[in-house]
Amino acid sequence: MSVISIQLGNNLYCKDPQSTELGKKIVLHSIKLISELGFEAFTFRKLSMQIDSTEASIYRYFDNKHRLLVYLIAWYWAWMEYKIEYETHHLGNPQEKLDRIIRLITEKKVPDDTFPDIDEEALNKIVIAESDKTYLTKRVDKDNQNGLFKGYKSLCDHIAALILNINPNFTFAHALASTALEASNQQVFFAEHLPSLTELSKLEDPYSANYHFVKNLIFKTIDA
Amino acid sequence: MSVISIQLGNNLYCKDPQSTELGKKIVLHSIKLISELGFEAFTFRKLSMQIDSTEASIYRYFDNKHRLLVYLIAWYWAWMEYKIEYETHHLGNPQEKLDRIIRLITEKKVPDDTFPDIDEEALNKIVIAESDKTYLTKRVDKDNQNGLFKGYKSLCDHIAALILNINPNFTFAHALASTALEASNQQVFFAEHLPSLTELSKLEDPYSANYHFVKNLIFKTIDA
DNA sequence: CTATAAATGATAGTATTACTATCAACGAAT
DNA sequence: ATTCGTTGATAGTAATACTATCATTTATAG
Repeated sequence: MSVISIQLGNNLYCKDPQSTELGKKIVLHSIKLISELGFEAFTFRKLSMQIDSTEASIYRYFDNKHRLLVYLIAWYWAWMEYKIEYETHHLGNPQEKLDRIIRLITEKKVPDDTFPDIDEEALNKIVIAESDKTYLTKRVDKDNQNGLFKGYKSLCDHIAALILNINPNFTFAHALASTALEASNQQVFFAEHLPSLTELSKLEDPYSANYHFVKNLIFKTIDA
Repeated sequence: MSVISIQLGNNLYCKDPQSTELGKKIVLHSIKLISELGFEAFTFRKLSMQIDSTEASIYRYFDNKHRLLVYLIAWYWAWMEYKIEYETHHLGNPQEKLDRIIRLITEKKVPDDTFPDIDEEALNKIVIAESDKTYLTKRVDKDNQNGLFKGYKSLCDHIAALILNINPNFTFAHALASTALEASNQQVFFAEHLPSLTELSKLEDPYSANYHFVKNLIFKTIDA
């Protein structure tokens, strides 16, 4: 039995949280706490109490809570890439691949037994409500230089390449890919909190509706 | 000569900043400071020093800096609605109206002499970099109940109505409208800070490119 | 089995933030 | 002349976001 783990660039942490028990506890409980409290109300102090440790110990893994958030989001996108690779490598044409990716991105997230230390459902909540905060800061350029957004950019690239495969003349492949990725999460947030901004909450199955919305958005837009 | 001013719901402030000199100074300089420092590093203390006043005085106008941000963003969207009304009421068909709206939303913002107290260019920067933070909080449901997002929702409605006018069978009019609104700002941010997520930065005129991207996105998607 | 290094815990301390409270001073309206 | 509304001045508090130091436990290598 081989153990799969998601390896992340070493700029994403001070000390690799996957390398120790404490590190794993930090990740596990930070997902729980951030999804419950929201990122603003989340503090290392609260986390340290939750895991019976100290602030100082947590600071040895992550410089600050923003870095921890960036790490979690990066883990999420690396996980998505892994799932996409797994579920699309056997597919023949780019249309099918793209369709499958859209399904994976929009579907309801359930616990993935491959990674028992991560609550993927709670992490998805964080991605929906907090991921924009990873780059909406004054540090974005430095963070980008340090490769903190590599995973997301790579996924965007991946989707853009398929789009260009389907229609080589489409000018805005990356723009459409990033728009679709952002929208797929944003619409879920709107459905729950600002329902007049979307139809998703009115339809029987919001996840399926989201899938159809995003699929339609992409395929109609790139059609030559 | 009639003076036009943008009236905002009274839940957006404690005391109307447009009613006093100090209030106007708060708005004027907060736009400057937030656009320079970013919302996280912006504090009432820094603002009070900038305008030679005190924190306590600022708190009489806004409960906290988040409320001030919400106020500024609400002002922006009310201003956009005003401009849209002005520039589209004479147009005949919904296609033309929608096209004009997309142009207004994506075009580079220049100072509007009608409102000398507001630096629209700096405010647009804030909208691009900070506006998602108005609703990405644990308070979003309460804030929404208090009508803080009325302006944005109304604009989204406005666009969705035109979309339905053009294609009454399109299921996701509001979802597409909110996606387009979000994307039009997000793409500008990406172009500047995460350029691999968009083509905008590579093209001669990024604003014009954004206009074509969003226009294409909407019109292709709704086409029956 | 011991020496040594690595990881963690315990504790303390600091500058800043995000407020709240109180009271004095000032100008404008009645 | 009084009173009201606005602002300024000052003070104070709990919490946050760290940083630093040193002791203790745990793992590992010889």
